[in-house]
Amino acid sequence: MGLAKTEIFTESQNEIALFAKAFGHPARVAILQHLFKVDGCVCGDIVDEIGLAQPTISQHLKELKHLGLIKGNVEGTRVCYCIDTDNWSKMKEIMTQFLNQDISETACC
Amino acid sequence: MGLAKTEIFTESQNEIALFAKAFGHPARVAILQHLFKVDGCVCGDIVDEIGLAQPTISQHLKELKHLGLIKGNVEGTRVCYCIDTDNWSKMKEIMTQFLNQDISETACC
DNA sequence: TCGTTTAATCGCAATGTTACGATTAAATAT
DNA sequence: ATATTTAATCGTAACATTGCGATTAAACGA
Repeated sequence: MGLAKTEIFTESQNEIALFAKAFGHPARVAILQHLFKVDGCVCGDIVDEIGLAQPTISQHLKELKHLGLIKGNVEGTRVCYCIDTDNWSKMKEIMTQFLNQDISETACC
Repeated sequence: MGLAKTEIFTESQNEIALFAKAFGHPARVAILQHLFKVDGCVCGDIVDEIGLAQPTISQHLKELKHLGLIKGNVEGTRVCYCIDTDNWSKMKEIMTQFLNQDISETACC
C-alpha cells in the first residue's frame, strides 16, 4: 500500500527511523554540516551554499525544523537558522545507542 | 522531478544519506536489532519476529544486504542472516563522526 | 521422482518524496 | 504608498518506497 506500518513497531524503533530519515537525503546532510561549520546561525545564504532551488531548500529546512533538529529566527526579511543543540544531543544519544549495539562473536553459520 | 540530485553533493554526504536511509524504516531497525539480540545468525524466523509478510521482509533484507550491513548464507532450504560486523564498524565510524560534530557556543541570533 | 518447505522475485496498487515554477507573505527601504 | 528583498506556501510532475498476493526457485525428505 505504500505506507509504513508504524503501529506494529515500538516507539523507539519508530523514533530511530524518523531521525534516520532526516539524514536520508544528502541535501539535509549538507545543510546540517553547513550549520555546524558556520558554528552559530546562518542568515539567508543557505540556498547559495547548496545547489538547489529556494523552495526545495525551504522544504528541507521545514522538515529539519519539524523534527526539532534546527531552529529558525526571523531577522528582518531574512530567517536565521541554527542547530538546536539540546535536541541534537538527545537525538545523538538515541542514534549512538543504536549504532553501538555490539556482538560478542559473530561467526555466521 | 522526484529524484535526488546526488551529483551536486560530496561522496561523503551521499554515503551518510545512504546509510541513514537504511535505518529510515522501523522494519529495518527491528531486523537489525533482532540480529544483534540473537548475537549470531538467524535462520528463517525473521518473518515471525517482525509482523510483516514474507515478501516484504525479503525486500528489506535485500536492501540491508546490498548496503553490506548484513550477510546471508544459504543453509539448506533456509537462509541464515547475520550482521556484517566489519562493514557495520565502518558505517558506525562514518555515522558517529557526522553525529559528533559539535558547536562551541550556539546562541542563535 | 514428487511433494514439502522456505526464500526470492514479479507485478501492482497505494502512498511518500523530491524538485521547482509560480505565487504569496512579510519586512524593509525609498 | 510603493518597490524591493527574502522566505514560505501552493500546485504539480516525476520518481521512489512500501506492502503483499501470486508465482517461481532451490533444497530437502519420503
